[in-house]
Amino acid sequence: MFKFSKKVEYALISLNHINRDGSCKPISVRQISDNYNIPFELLAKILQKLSKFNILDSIKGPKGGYKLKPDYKNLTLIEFIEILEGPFGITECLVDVQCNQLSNCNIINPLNKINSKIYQVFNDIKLNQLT
Amino acid sequence: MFKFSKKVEYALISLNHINRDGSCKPISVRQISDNYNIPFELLAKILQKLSKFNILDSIKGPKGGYKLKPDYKNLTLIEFIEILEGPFGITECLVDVQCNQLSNCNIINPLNKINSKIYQVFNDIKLNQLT
DNA sequence: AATATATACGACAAAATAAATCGTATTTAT
DNA sequence: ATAAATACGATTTATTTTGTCGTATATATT
Repeated sequence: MFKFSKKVEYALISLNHINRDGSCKPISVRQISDNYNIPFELLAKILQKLSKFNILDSIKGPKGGYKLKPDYKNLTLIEFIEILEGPFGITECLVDVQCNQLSNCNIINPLNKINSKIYQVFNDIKLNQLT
Repeated sequence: MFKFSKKVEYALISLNHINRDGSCKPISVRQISDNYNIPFELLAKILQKLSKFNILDSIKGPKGGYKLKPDYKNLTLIEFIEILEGPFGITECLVDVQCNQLSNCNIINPLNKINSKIYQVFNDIKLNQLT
């Protein structure tokens, strides 16, 4: 309960790694997956997604890999999480389908407030604070 | 990712329900499980645990059930969550075993800070705010 | 032009976790 | 004595998360 997914962890590690690399050369999936012991295919997909959402630039072919897009740093953590995981919410009913089970739910209001507070935490953090 | 467990939801619904009941009579698992469409056995175990941790008083036998212990309201949400789910942490390495996989983890410091902030949110909420 | 190295991406499989069920024992009001 | 309640360990089922496979495409280098 309330854990970060590996997807998000691997993505953050990757951004951080690319950011710290001074060489201006693209960083390949293989480099990161070897360095941090992350399954290659899994990481590949994550970086593809980040590239699709304009957080990374991809360079194909030999000596290819990924570079950071300059303004990735302004992205909030909540935006980042939602790219990888979909809409945020601490319960299903705050995101998606209405809950059929608990017809007279007595906790939705407080849960909603807690949801906002957690959201706020992630909304107040920008990616540049994580590198 | 980052969802409340059903355990916690069911537990909060139950506390709330018992709290709102004016009758002073014990409330049985069956009453709650019927009312909110929660699996009986599952709910039973949850309430047993709450009783074991002195949040509820259990009364056995016919007309038995559970009553709230008077000072449950001072419990923080984080204490409550940890009773039901074990130690809190947004990553495994902040709770349990050290992570063998990411030998040179580059994100543990920021994750640690985020963890504290989320913890703080739950620590600032007392159960009486949820009823 | 051929080759090797890289990303792109959908489909699938395995593992881990969460949720629900089952069976049996115990307590107690009527 | 009986029925209605909690107590609790063991197991099963469902869901979610994590990881793998196969194939396609792009491109630098030779």
